Amino acid sequence: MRIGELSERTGTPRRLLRYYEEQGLILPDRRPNGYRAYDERLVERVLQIRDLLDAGLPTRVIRQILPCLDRPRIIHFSDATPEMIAVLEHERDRMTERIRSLTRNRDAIADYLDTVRLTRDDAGVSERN
DNA sequence: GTTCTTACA
DNA sequence: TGTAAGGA
Repeated sequence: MRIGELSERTGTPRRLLRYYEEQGLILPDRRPNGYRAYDERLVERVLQIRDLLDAGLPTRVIRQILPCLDRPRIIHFSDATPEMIAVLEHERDRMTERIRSLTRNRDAIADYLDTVRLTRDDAGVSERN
């Protein structure tokens, strides 16, 4: 598929897809006319890249660990250096902390919403905002 | 009409 | 990151 379709299917701006390529995160084929040709499987890969970026990982780290996250799982022994292990452990811990933080805030918001609803119902207010 | 590269605000 | 220029 061309960049437009991948963009729609992943909700990613074309600009960003080209940027990911520039950062070595994905490498599409080229058609005779110069257009990028994306493999079907890149849809999932792009979504995964976005999730990793959203989790706070810099592109240089993603480029490093992406091969390790392929499915089916292929163990790249050459990548399992002490440094790589350290990077992954660090990122894992950061994600765990992020989850804790998100959970706290989600619960706080949920509680607030519940309180607002109850208070409004008790008062008999039924305005729609 | 879609995509490409380069470049600037 | 968004957007524009100038081509293919």
